[in-house]
Amino acid sequence: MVETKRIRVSETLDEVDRILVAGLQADSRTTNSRLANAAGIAESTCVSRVRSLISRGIVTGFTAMVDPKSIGLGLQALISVNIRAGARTHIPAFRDSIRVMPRVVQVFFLGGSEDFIIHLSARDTDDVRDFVLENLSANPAVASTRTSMVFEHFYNGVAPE
Amino acid sequence: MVETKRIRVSETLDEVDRILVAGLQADSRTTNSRLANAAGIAESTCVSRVRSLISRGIVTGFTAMVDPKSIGLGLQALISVNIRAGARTHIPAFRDSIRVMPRVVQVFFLGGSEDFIIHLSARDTDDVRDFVLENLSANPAVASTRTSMVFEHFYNGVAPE
DNA sequence: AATGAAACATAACAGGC
DNA sequence: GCCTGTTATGTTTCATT
Repeated sequence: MVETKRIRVSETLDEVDRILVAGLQADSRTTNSRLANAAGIAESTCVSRVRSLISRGIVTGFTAMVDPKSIGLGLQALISVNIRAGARTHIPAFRDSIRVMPRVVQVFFLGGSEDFIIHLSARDTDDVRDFVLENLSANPAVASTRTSMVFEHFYNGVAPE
Repeated sequence: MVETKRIRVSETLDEVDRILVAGLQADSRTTNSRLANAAGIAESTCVSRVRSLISRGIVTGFTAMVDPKSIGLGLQALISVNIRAGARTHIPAFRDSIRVMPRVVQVFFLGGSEDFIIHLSARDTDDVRDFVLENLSANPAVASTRTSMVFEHFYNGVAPE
């Protein structure tokens, strides 16, 4: 007999969890005591709540935001990439290779008229051109690319309901 | 006599700074002692180095990454927006209003054939449609929108050179 | 699950090198 | 920038509800 496993894809967050998630998103280096205070729970409870959020996969990590301009990466671009119709089987391999290319901040894998959008953070326009030529145009699976300059970029995070 | 001010837009990071930035990006909740250890510097030095990175605007904040699926936002979309040629003066106001709309994870303001790209995290397709109709199509400044579904999304962060 | 208080660990600070 | 001692702060554990 074959059993079917139901994978839980959505957890319900209670009010306390929502406060903790929001607090950690606003400042992941806030102290446990402040978090506990904001949520109106005991510090010990707060520790186990936060651990639970992590182990349930709701909070997946903690990171520092870095201003690219301040480290010599003064230019950001979005690059749309289309894969050749006959080369669609190469998409998974190409995807994995893009992810780890230097200067790649994030990658979106899309359904629709474009296959990927790459968010690049570069030194200057030459740097962008080099990236496109060496990493994209040189690949025979790539049908076309389109580069747009990013004037401004805002990141809000994922707001819990 | 008029003096020209040179604005510093780029700081050079030494090897220690690079290790600290990378360490904080990998896990912003790591302890000061571990960071110091990784960088091979004293803990007291590490504290002042990290503060300096923050005050110089290199590290702009610390955040928690949240899995949208796990909180009921099972669908992500990128929405390209074009503003009407006659309504370009409304771009700044529109930009500010987009930033704070619910479900908006990030926004890119572009030069090129598109004016904005909005990264949305939504409950389902109805949720996406509601967003587009209520927040975009309803705005007379919006000429057109194009919605692509996001199959996968990777975030690497900004790698210091 | 949540709590409070004790025990423990970490970070911040100051003074001297 | 580093070290050390000291204080302040934050975290964890555990018995209890």
